[in-house]
Amino acid sequence: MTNRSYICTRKMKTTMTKGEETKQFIIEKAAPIFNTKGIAATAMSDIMEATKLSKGSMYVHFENKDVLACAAVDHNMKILGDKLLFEISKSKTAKGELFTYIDFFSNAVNPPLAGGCPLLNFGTEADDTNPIVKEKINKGCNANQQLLANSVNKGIANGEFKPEWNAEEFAIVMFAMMEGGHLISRMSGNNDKMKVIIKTLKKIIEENSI
Amino acid sequence: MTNRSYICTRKMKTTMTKGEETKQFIIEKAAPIFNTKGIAATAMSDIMEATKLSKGSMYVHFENKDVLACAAVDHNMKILGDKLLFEISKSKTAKGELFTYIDFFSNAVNPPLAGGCPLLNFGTEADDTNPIVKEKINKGCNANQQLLANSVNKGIANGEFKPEWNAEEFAIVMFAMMEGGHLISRMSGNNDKMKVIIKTLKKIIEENSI
DNA sequence: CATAAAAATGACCGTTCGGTCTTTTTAAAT
DNA sequence: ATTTAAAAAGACCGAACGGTCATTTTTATG
Repeated sequence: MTNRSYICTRKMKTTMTKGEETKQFIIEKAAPIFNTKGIAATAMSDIMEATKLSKGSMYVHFENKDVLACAAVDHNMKILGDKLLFEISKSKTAKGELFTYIDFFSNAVNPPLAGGCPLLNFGTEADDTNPIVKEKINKGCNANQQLLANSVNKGIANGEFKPEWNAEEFAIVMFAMMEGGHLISRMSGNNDKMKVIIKTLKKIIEENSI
Repeated sequence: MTNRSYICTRKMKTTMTKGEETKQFIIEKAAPIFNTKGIAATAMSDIMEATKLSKGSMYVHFENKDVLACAAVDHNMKILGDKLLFEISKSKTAKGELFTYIDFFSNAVNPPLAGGCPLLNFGTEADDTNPIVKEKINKGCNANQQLLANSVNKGIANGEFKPEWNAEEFAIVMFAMMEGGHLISRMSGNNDKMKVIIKTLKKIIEENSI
C-alpha cells in the first residue's frame, strides 16, 4: 500500500511538479499532430520529434500510444471549447451568442484549431475502430448542440426569439450544417460554400427573432 | 514502342482477362475495408486475408498501397453513386428525386455502404495528408451538390417548385445537413437526430413546392 | 546537504509494415 | 499441342512501428 496522504499533500500545492509539466507539454505538442494526421497515421516518433524528448520519457507519462491519443483528443476538444465559450461569453444577447458560434467556425480553411474540427477528424476515424474516442466525440457533439439549444432557449425566455421555435431541433440542424460546411470547405480549400451556409443560418435566426 | 493495336484489339473483347478480373476482385474486397478502417490503418495483409491472395499477386495489379487505396476510394464512390442514381431514376417528379436522395441516406447506422459515407471517411483522413484523395472527395461532394441542384432546377422548370428558389444554395445546405447528420448518427449510434434533419429538409422542400 | 524518488535517456526487442524478387503455375495466342 | 507471356506464390528484405528496460540525471524532501 502506498501512503496516499503524501500524494494528497502534494496535490495541495499550486505549483506543478516537473512530471506533470512535462506530461502537459507532451499533450500540447501531440494534440495538433493527432488532429492533423489522424491517430493511426501519427507515430510516437512524430511526438518525440515535436517535443524533442526521448521515447523513454514519453512512456513515463503515458502507458501507451492509445492513452496519449485519448489525452490529445480531450485536449483538442477542451482548447477549442474554451476558446469558443470565451468568445460566446462576450455576447450580450442570445442572438449574439448564436452569431458568435457561427462566426467562430466560419473560416474552415484557416480554422481556430490546427487540422480542423476534431469532432469531424477523430469522429470519422474512430467510428468503426475506437469506441472510446467515438464516445468522447459523441459527447462533444452533444455538448455543442446543447450549447446552441441553450442560447435559443435563453432567447425565447428573454423575448428575443419566438416562443414556438424548437431549440433542440434547430441545434441539431445548425450543428449538422456547420459540420457539413466544414467538410465542404476543407475539401475545396475555400470558404465560399460555408458562406452560403452561414447566410442561411443567420437568416433562419433572424426569421425566428421578434 | 509497344504495339498498341494489340491492346486495342483485346479491349474490344467483352470478356475480361484473368488479370483484369483479379484486379477488380481485389478492389471489391479492399473497398469496404478501406472505408471502414481508413487508409492508414488498413494493411496490405488485411487485403490479402480478405482476398485469400498472396502478396506477390497484389503487387502484380497495384504498384503500391496508395494506388490500391485510390482505386478503392473510386470504387466506393462509384458503387454508392450508382446505387443512388438508380434509386433516383425511379422517381417521377423533382420532389420525388429530392426525397429519394434523403431517404437513401436516412439510415446512417445501417448505411447503404459498409463503413458509412466515403466522402466523410476519406475526406477527413485525406484532408491534410493526401491531396489526390482529397481532390477525389472534393469532386464527389460537388457531384452530389450538382445532382441536388439539377433536381431543384428541373422542378422549377416543370412548375413543381417556386421559380425564386435558389437551387445551388439549397444544394449546398442540404448536402451539408446530410453529412452533418451522418456524423451525428454514427457517433450516437442511432438515427433519431437524422430524422430531425430529414423532417426539416422535407419541410423546406414542401415550402418551396407550388 | 544528503538521500530517495521521480524523470529522462537511448539502446534494445519483437513485430508488422510496405515492397521486392525468384520461382512456379496458369492462361492465352499461334 | 506448343510456346510465350501473364499471373500467382511466398520467402525474403530493410525500415519503421509500439513498447521495454537498465542506467543516468534531475528533482524535491527531510
